[in-house]
Amino acid sequence: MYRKLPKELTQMSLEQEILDFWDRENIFIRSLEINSKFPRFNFFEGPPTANGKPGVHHVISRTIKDIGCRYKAMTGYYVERKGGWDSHGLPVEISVEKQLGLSNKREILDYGVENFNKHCKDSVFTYLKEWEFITHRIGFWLDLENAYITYQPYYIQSIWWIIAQFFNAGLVYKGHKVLPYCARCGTGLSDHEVALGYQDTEDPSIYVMMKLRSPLPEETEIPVNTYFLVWTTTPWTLLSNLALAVHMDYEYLLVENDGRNLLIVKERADAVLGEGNYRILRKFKGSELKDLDYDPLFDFVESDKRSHYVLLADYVTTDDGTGIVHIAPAFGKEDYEVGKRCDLPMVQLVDEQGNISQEAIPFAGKWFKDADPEIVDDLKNRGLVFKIGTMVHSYPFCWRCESPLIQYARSGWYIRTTAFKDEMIRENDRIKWYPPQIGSGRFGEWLKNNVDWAISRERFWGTPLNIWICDDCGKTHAIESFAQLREMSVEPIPEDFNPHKPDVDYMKLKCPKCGGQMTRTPEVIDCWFDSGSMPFAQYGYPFGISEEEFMTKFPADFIAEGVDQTRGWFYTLLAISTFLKGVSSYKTCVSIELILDKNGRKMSKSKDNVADPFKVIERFGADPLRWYFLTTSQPWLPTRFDEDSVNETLRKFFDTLRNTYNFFALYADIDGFIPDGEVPNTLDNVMDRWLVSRLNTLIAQYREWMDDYQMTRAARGIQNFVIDELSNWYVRRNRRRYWGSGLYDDKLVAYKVLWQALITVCELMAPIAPITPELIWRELTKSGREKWGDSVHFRQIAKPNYNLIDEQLEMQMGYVIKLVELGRLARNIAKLNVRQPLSQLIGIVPEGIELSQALVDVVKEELNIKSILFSQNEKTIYKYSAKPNFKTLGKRFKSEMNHVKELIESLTSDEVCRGMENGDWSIMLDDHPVSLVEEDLVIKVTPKPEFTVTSDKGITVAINTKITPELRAEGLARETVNRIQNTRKEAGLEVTDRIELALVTMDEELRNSIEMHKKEIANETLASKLHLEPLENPLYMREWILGQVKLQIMLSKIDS
RNA sequence: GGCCCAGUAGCUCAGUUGGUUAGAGCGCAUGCCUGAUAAGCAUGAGGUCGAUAGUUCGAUUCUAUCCUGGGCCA
Repeated sequence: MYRKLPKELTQMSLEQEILDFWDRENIFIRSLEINSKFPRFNFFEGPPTANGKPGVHHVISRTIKDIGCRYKAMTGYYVERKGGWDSHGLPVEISVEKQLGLSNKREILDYGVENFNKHCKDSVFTYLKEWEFITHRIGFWLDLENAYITYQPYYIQSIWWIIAQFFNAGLVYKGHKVLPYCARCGTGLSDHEVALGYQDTEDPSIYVMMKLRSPLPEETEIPVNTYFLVWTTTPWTLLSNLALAVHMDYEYLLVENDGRNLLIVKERADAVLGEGNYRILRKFKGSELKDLDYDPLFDFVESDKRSHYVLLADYVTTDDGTGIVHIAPAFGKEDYEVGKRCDLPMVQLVDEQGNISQEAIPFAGKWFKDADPEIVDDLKNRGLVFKIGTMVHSYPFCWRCESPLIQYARSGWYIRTTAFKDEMIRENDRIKWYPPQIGSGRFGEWLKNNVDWAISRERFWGTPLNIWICDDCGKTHAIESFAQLREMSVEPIPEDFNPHKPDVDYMKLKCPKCGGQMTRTPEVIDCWFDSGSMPFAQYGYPFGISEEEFMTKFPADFIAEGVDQTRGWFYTLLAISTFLKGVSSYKTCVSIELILDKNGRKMSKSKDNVADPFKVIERFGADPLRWYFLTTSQPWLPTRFDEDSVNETLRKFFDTLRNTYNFFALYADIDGFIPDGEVPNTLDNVMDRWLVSRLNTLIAQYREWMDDYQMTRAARGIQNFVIDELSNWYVRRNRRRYWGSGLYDDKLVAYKVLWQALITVCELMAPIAPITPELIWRELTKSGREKWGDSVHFRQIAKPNYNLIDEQLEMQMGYVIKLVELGRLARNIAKLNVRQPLSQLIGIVPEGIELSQALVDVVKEELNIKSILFSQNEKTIYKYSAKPNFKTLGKRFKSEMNHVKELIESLTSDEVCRGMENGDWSIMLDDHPVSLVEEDLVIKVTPKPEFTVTSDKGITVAINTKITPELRAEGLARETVNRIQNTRKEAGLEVTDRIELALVTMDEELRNSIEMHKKEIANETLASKLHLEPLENPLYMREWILGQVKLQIMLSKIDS
């Protein structure tokens, strides 16, 4: 028995049943075993951190990953799918800080690093259950049991080895640089981390005046009341201002404005001062301003070195500001460079925690951002502020804690990635990117501007940076394995030591150079280095795996992650493997765009528009959600997420598929059809040939698309096939073939074809939405479990059989469908429903289109038409008549004109037509033949009265609307059948039940019609006995009105 | 400010190697069909294919500029 899948079986419970089955029968693991004989297809899982709840955007990326892997597994590859978890880094630390009520590094140190890290380790998997649940629930087959975790010792050892390779190649250095710094987290950030946190924000926009204290060029007096006009959006850096910079080539103006003299670049004068609000006193070239001194705004720090004077710098622009740039070497990359070049002193009046230093007395201890208004007020009180406003601009924030970043001079460790930048660019060109512009554009451009990777973080929970420094001679050494650590260690190291802070900090090494004691540098490694190392570290390379085995698992053939990983994981993967192996660690990369809410806005907690995947899945199921994501738009386009559309996917696609299966199951059960998987090579039925052809075309297209990661097209292809072609055309057209009793040949073939189509659809769907097709497939193959196997996921997806593709037929069927549509439209217009048979349809189709009798029969049946005539000749449906053109003929015939008119108007349609063919019409005027040409006549074309005509795209259909008494009788009989069937259903009968039937009416015409078609009616309705008199004790009775006429239907069930 | 993506029906999206009348689903209206039935089919209304200019016999499609939205970067 084929199980029916009724409405009561919700998508939710259907899916649960299969998920349980997979668990119970170990289907995933077994699928791996089955495929182990195939060549490998490598997939790398980009590790998520399980310390946040998975969102709907995680569902799409996990779906894409799953589809990529499943498709390859079903087309001849062994796809190992090792899961992984990211566990280190700031996100974890920050959530623990919150949890413990700590707010900065100092407090963490006071709390104790050991305890702090213990909490971090525990918190990593706060939402592990949710992650495992969603992974499992959406059917993402991922080996979570053997997942790598970046905090595991073997993983860390691998990272150490990698760092040591960089170190030994001379690519690791310690640098003192200005870098983006999060004062709250107390750590510098790498460029790709900074890139994650740009936000539009409102900052003060302040123009300050810095008073000149040396004479202007060619003058000797110090000018009175004269100021440099300087713009900044970071007032707190003014405390540490040490110089001003101008561009040597720009023209600067000394202007009088509101009683004081200001210096400003010419291009900005109108914008800043207001057009006409100033009077130009003098002009200078930037270079002339060099070395002019000015009064410091603040005098917190004394220095021997010269400061507070004008410098020249190329980076000064006239895009905004005043063309005079304030320089605080501690708080800007360029400022720092200039400061070094000009030997400015170092003044850094913000401490590592982001508070104003003690020296800056009135503001000391304030968070740098909070000091802004007070600094501005102070300057304002001293009359040094020209203008205050605010401006919205894009400013970097810490990607996890959301504090504003500052440029801050720090020391840190770097990897000289610029040394192999060209190799990375070359490797990037070899990666197949979806969409391509990510690779060539966003990522490619970024690689061209590659800067060295700042890999150290002054934090706690991370892979400790494995560099030890000799306390005596300063030698540095990068430990490359635990074995080497033990070897060089002063104290013995226990077997199960914890390679984290603070334990590792206590380990001292013996300096190989001077024999002194070496201490580890205190930093941890950027957690992006962890994830970027995963191709190696997930196997503990080079320790836990042989080179040979490793190279079979490297590089990845396919990865897929959110587009925000471009400068994150995509970069770190490329950088590390390009250095170690000279190649990219991935060949194909699908980048997945944002999921927006239904209004096109980014989902965010603050807007309360974040879709909860658990709820969506509970309502509509995981397969519909997956299918929706795939079909709604390409994964690399931003997708608007709309729950209603998921529901629509469920109803339109999944329910249609189930209905189609249910239809098959219903009849296949009755007839006891057992599939053998064979479809005859020659099919008599044109619908069968067509469906098989379409099916093979679909397989061919599907494979082509999926091979090219055009998953959206593939899914849409399946969907259109199932809904339009399989369900609404093939099954609907063929229903009758399944109705008769007995398993005769034609019916057997019909079952085979439908079975094959359903099986194939399940196989094609399986990678995309794996659960539902598993259930249907298993039902379809139930009778041959041994032969077919336990799961659709053990199957290899069919290859197209090109011999079965008949493009001619597919095209012709296109015409059939079009003819049917036009026929229905014509019936609509003529207000003739389909149950009323009609005598004739005339179709006018383009030349060269020939339809076989079988296809013509399809049109006939579908439209309930007795005969169809094809014609290139419009004469058959149109009537032509002619009228005289008085303009030309009037002059010619003068008084005879009236007679001529009569003659012309009396021309038959055929005569007019003949004239149209040879361009000559002749009439007999009083025995004289008179010849007329085209311009003498006005020809009118009208459909013949018995036709209703419709046309579209070069096809014209005319139906003959004349209804003869015979046709009418037949129509009435069909109406009667329809009412009987409805009655049967109301009475709750099975479609196979036989009945005794009585049809009672007072209307003579209806009664005669029934009498005339008694046999057909009885046949159609499985009536063993048909009476025209009332039954004694009917099981069910119902009165219907046909048009104006009453019909009483009574029926009883007959036990067979 | 630079780069990338998108802009097609009320909404979500197809499509166009440049070619007669630009499509689907949803929603709305009307009709039909129903032995798959909480489905299905057809029809209708609804489009300056973001704007302008250019190339061309012909542009929604190619080119340029601009506008709007999104992303990335400065």
